[in-house]
Amino acid sequence: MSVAQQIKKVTAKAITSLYNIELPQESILINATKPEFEGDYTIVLFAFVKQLKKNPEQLGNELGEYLVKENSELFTSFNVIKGFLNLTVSNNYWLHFLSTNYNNINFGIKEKTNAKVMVEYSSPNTNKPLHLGHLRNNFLGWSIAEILKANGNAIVKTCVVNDRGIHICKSMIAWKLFGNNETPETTHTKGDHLVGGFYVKFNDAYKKEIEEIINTGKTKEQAEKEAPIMLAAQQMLVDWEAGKPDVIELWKQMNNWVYKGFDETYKKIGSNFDKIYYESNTYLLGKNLVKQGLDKNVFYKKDDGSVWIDLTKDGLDEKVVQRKDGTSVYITQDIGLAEQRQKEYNAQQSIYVVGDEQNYHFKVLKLICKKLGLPSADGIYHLSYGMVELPTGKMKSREGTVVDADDLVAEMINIAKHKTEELGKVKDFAEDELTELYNTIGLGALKFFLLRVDPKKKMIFNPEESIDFHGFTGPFIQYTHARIKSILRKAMVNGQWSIENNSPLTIQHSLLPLEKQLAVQLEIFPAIIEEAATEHDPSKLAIYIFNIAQTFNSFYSQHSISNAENEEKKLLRLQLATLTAQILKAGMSLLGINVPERM
RNA sequence: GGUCCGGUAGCUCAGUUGAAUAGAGCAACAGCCUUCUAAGCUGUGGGUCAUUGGUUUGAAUCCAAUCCGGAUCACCA
Repeated sequence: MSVAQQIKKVTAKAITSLYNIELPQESILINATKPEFEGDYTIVLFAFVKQLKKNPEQLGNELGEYLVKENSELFTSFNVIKGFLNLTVSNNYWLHFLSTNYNNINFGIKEKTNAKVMVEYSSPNTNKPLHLGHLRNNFLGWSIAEILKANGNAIVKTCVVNDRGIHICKSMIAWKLFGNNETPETTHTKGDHLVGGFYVKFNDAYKKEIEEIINTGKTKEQAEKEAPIMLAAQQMLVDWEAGKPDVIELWKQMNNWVYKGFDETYKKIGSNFDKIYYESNTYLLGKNLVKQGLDKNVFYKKDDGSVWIDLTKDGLDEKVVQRKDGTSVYITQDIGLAEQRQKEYNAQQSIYVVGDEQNYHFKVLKLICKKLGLPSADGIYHLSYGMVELPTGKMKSREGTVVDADDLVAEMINIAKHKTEELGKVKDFAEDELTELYNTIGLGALKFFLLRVDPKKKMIFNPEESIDFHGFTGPFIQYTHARIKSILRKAMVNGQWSIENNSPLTIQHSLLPLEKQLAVQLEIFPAIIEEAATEHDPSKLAIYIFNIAQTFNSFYSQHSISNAENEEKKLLRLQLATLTAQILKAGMSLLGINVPERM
């Protein structure tokens, strides 16, 4: 049990025995004591002065005295300032904490439970390569999956590939018209980029045709509908649905080019999935549910044959769930897929990592699933994240104003290479070790940059300013880890720490402020993992490991580990350093970031 | 227009289940490498927490109104 929990527990007990009042532990508010005051943890007294009818000062003193007296193994002293009771936790507690946990690789990781969670992320369209927005999505999805795993859940990572529809047909038509039978091999281009290029070409040609038609005196709306290239794309979609062989063949071929390209990118960024759904296989799902919904009177049919649900009583609108021609719309497919996944995996929770532009959609999805009585309904959770925008506004792949994922990753790795060469600390590395190091640092910088902010918030990325390698960044934490590992390597002699008296710590004299601060921060790692999981927010973890690294570096600059004042101090600091490195590594791995042994 | 989200230092962001003098990083300036990795450390300057009113012992945090920005409300996906 963490100190914070223990303090709550004994405080509740103390209040009961002192004042004969039962207080739930959750109502006790405790904080880390601010550095300018003496103490480690602070009980905020205002919360229950009313109930106890005491002034805060008196309550604090009575409570403090009782707590220290009854829990002498936990507390050594207290002080009361205004409405705050500051408690100093005994050195023995911290020393014991360190000596029992410093070597525990699973510190903060929970035992597996029966809970199963599905995490859907990435979910690309196959008409264009991945861009910066996809990277945020992938990193978030990956990280939240790891965080939930660390909290004991079994995880199924899934991806829904949008491999059909009008966008793909646009690329196909453009390839037929302007492609001259180009392939990734003949052009030496990554397949997803090649196909994405034709998507842009389609839109260029479409714009041109619209202009020409407008010049003949027609309105913009008419022109948009009549443009031959658009009609051709629409016809191609009809042909695809009808299964016309040459269309299907072209579709398969172009999609395969794209998948090969995606695979390369996913491999590079360290992303993967347990199960991939292809929309071409699932887009008809949900049709049977429309029938069910009609039978249950959840849906109703309009005169033209279209099927609707009325959500006005829930504060939303009327939504169509099946077109008048009998084909299903996007949301119906999602309902069908939700049911399908439930049947296949029976997960308690299904997390959809999807941009916040679809907030409304997921509200509707969950509501409809509930009204249909689907068992999957309650577990639907939309992990909504903000868009990544450029200083000039939104990225638009149609207009080619996107930050390409492959380009950005390559650039980051390249910057890592230059900086590493400049510093010249790893001249003895072999070629493949260097390549791995550049990847680790470059991707670390990028992933940390995207994960350190609250997922809910949109973020602006300025391509003119490169992502930093100093301060609140991935490389800073990687560097701190490498630095600690270097010390630990040097402290080893024949596989053991070179300490004269390797007996358990018994020092009674006080921990130095930075030793204490580091120990206090390290101790809350399990609570941070839990918080990141319940809030679905990896940034909590990113901020935490940054704070740890910061504190360690301050500690490092002021106190020597290998030349500590005495052997007991040396042992204590080696334990602190070991656990710090361990937590930096584990924390970063929950963000999908590796840490090097040297850099 | 309805609904939802956001506005905190020059920039990027923490802090928002109410709690002590609102914190980091970057940028700027001044220091620190004969001692465990300077991708580091220490210090200085920098704030009308969008505005106004309210609730409270206490408000960046809760409530109301207003201003600004964004998303969404398609028989698109």
